[in-house]
Amino acid sequence: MAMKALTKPTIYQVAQLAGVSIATVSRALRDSDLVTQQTRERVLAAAKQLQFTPSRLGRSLAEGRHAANGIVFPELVGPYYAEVVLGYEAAAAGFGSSVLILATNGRPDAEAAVRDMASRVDGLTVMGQSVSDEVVEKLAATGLPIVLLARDPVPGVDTVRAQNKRTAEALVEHLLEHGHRQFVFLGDPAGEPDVGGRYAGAQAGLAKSGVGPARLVPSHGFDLEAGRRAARELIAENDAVICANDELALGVLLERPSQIVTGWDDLMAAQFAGLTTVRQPMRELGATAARWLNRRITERSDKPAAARRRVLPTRLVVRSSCGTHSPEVHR
Amino acid sequence: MAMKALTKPTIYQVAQLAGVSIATVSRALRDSDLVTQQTRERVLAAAKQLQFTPSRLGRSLAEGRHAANGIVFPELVGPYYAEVVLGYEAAAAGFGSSVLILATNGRPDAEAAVRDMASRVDGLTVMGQSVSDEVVEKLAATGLPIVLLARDPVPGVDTVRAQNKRTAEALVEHLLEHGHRQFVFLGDPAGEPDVGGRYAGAQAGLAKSGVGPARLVPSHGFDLEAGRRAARELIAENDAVICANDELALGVLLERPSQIVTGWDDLMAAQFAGLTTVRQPMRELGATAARWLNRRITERSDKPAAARRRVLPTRLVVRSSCGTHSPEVHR
DNA sequence: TTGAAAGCGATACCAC
DNA sequence: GTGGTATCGCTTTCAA
Repeated sequence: MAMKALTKPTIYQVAQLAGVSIATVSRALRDSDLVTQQTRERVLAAAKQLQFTPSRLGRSLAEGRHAANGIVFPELVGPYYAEVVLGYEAAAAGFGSSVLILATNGRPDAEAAVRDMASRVDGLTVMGQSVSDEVVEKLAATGLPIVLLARDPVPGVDTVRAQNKRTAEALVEHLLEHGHRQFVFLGDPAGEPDVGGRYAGAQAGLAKSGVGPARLVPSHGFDLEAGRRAARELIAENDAVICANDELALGVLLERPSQIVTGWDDLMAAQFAGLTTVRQPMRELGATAARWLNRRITERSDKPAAARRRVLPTRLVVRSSCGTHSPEVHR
Repeated sequence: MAMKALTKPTIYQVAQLAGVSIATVSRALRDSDLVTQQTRERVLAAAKQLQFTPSRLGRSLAEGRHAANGIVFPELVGPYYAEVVLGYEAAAAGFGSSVLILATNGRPDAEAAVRDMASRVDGLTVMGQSVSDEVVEKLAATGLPIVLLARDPVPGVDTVRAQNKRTAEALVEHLLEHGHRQFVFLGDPAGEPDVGGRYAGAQAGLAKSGVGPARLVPSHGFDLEAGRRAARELIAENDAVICANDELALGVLLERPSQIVTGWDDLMAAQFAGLTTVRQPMRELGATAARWLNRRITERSDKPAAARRRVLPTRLVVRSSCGTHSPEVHR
């Protein structure tokens, strides 16, 4: 088989080879029924011979849509965010949309990066505190469909979240039943909105029961190492440590295997560490965001639906790290 | 502040508002030095007032490049693949390239999806057995830069992999030192190339030592559940089970906590399950692929470099699931 | 230094 | 049914 052109074939070459106009090629390829079976075959043959694939750029420019959407993360670290993307990608693929990912990750030019992405997609999912409200509002004002994920609502923009506050209260109640009375909250409530909700819930639960508030210990990060550091330096052995997420809690356990501690996310590791935590529907969070975004993108723009909000349920998963429950020890 | 047009401003509106030509706007915005400071300011002001963001489509079409690249997965499941993307995204961002992700995931139209992605990017990273060699070859013949990741090489295409065979041999040797003599390999060697390498290495190690070959137990999947199923139905208590990945091994442990078993990947969960496994440089795999791809994309296409191959080192991580090592029990 | 105009690669309207 | 052509939004010669 002879090596053909190194330069990608365009619709023009196909038209020429098939002896028809580019309009006809376009029709034949998108199987419009305004072409004879015969000409279609000629075109298809020519296209195949040239290994022709229509340029997405030309197509999108002409159609006025990208057929792609993006999801932006605060930081692409840890299994939690990963799971969310999985759900997102699967759902997006379902309605034929490509997906772009972007981790703002403490990048200095985060806003620029997001704007760039905005110019490549039909809609954007913004997860957590990856960019400021101001940026979200500006983007939304553009008319770009946006869905907020695991983040506090912005007026006029759809929001999908997981239950934080209420379940955090339930978590505290459970710890109180164990008899714990000295609490620490490990994490940075001012950073991610999710964390803020968990913190508020924990304190609310404590206040309700008349026990003094939890001592706040900033973690400066949300990974194993941050948890270890805190355990080594900032936490007493008889503290009941409510962590902002599983990774912190697991870090604490690595350093102090018998510390009373709880996490949040229910990572795979949690089940092996015997960590009491809260299960979030991560795949479902991603999938819901993708679906909502698609709705926005395809809805008639002259009469947009009102902003939607949804809080997906989370549930307490009790294991052994909150204290022993029965004669059988899990850890 | 008055609500401006709902329709996105183009370079023409900016030009009109600033009282210059679109050529000048283009120059001013990409800070070419062929514009007076004065006109530049006028243009910038107009652009800001209109909230103008250049269309990526127009830009890319004119420039002849996407400034984006893609990574395609066999299945976007589990923490392992996730970690690889993290490294990939971070590296790609480093040289200003957007990232598209695609999970072929047993999708029936996998090839079409990959081709679609191919038309949206300047280059593609193909991970594992997400598409057939034939498709890779066709894509490569197009002139599209491609990097293979965790996959057997295809002639003329760059490949980045992690060490499988040699480390699998070391793993087997370690198990032999423990005195184990009855082996099972859990996984599907014919599926992912990585798994094939591990299987081959394990059998080679066994053969070398004169012990009979491992019994192959197909797992039909690589997740916790597949591991549990196998443990319940296909594995004897005195088998030493070499698993294709950590998730399988963890599944086995869930079902049979004292089974002799090893994994592969060193997921976070492995360290809490006391799982003996092999550590892969996942971030580094992703980052290397992204860097290599970028090189290919930016190299002079008239004299491309020869296909590169790299095997990143992996290392055995001994914990307790391969048998007790000393008086102190880890599990 | 600036502007006019020619692409880039498709889609789709309007004639024929 | 098909073909001609305007159009999408930008970059980049080529002139002025």
